[in-house]
Amino acid sequence: MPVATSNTEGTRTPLTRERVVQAAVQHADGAGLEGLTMRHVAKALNVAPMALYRHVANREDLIDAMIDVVFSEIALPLGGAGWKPAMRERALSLRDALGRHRWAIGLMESRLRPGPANLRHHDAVIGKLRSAGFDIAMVAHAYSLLDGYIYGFALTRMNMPFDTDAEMDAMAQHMFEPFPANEYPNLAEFVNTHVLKPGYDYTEEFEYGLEVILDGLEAALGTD
Amino acid sequence: MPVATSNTEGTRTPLTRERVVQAAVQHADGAGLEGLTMRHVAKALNVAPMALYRHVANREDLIDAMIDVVFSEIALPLGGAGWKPAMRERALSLRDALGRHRWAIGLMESRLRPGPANLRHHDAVIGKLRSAGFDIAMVAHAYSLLDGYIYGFALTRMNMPFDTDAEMDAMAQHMFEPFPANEYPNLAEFVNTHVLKPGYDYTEEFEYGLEVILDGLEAALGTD
DNA sequence: GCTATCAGATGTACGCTGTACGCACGATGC
DNA sequence: GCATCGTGCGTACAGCGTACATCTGATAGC
Repeated sequence: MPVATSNTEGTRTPLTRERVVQAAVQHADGAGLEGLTMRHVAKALNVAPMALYRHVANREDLIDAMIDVVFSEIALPLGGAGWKPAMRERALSLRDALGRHRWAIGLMESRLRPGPANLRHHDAVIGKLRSAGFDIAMVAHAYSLLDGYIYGFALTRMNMPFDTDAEMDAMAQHMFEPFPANEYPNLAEFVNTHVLKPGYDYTEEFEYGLEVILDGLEAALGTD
Repeated sequence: MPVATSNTEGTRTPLTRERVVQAAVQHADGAGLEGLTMRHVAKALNVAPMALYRHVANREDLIDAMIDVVFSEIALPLGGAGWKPAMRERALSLRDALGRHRWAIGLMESRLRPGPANLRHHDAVIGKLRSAGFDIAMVAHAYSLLDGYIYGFALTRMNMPFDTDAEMDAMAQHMFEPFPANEYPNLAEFVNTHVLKPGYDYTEEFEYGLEVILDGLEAALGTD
């Protein structure tokens, strides 16, 4: 029995590329990239799977569009402040965006068809560094170092879903369980006295490393 | 027509977990994680797909084992040298291993069941830093910063399969094509005068950033 | 040498995936 | 009232991971 294109309330909301992409992002935020299937996205939109293909070439094209959504959420370094606070703000903003959209880590820089938000973002960052006195080679150094660290931190942090101390403790026990006690003394000491300390939050490490990098770049810029 | 368990030469080589894992690593090196299917690994071993399940619990278990192979290839910082050259050597060794096994980037730190090579590696790195005078908090800072950078650099470099200048040029043209000229002037300048310069090799950026980080850690260690 | 046993390889089958292809239907232009 | 067209849909297919039952060839006991 074919029914009219309608949502559960009966009002008509035509499918668009934007609605498809937005639903896909939302779904991936919850279920991860693995759980992102065309059929599930279609179900979330109350629509047949094949209906998506009117607005999206294929799954890869959908992911391209999703990545550009993530880029559009990153604060652009446009203000009049110096390069250092601007880069710090961008780094934190990017880290937060990757935290909201963990599925995007690993895809941000690998798109063969970058979207407009992607290009605009890189253009703005490069522009900020250039106008602050970075020559082109130094821009490459800085960008490579900063983005490497930001993405890498997000990556190593991505699969640490321990929100509570108890969860983390159970996890650590589980990891060491198959091995003889004291086979890895340094690792054991580290985990027991640091990682498992109540209130430990790996996220805080990010800003420490970020300052080391920004200071290092500042020093290099001076002696350039 | 069922045939005896034999390879093409007719000699008998029994399937083992090691042979399965090794074949899987080899296959993933060429075809990537997406191309790593149980059926393909089985075919590479001249064996029925279900035969693999005698030696591997499932695909996830197989990947766990593959990751531990990668860890086993990383040079351990064991020598008597100082922490700085030791960390430098480890970083380069890890970078090289990730270059050989690109599929592993993004999985190295996310295994819920780390293998022995994985734990041994982390134990050795932490031990080296501790014996060089890093206190536990500083070990966390250093490890987070170094690994974040190493994995992040590998990640951003992963999907840059331009081996020749011409390839890279074509790629850049392709990326900008859909957009009006001069819409992204800073990005365009950067790409045209730096990235597309003959002989440009992104890989070289790695060591610059690594030195910035090592110097930064050294400074922090002194004022600790 | 014969037979019982059993580990290990296999064949079949199921539910899932992405998506090619052709059709159906409502809105629009005349 | 009719033709056209854009948009959503149904069917179908190949390929995936893997549960489960079965077959087979090597070994152990006598």
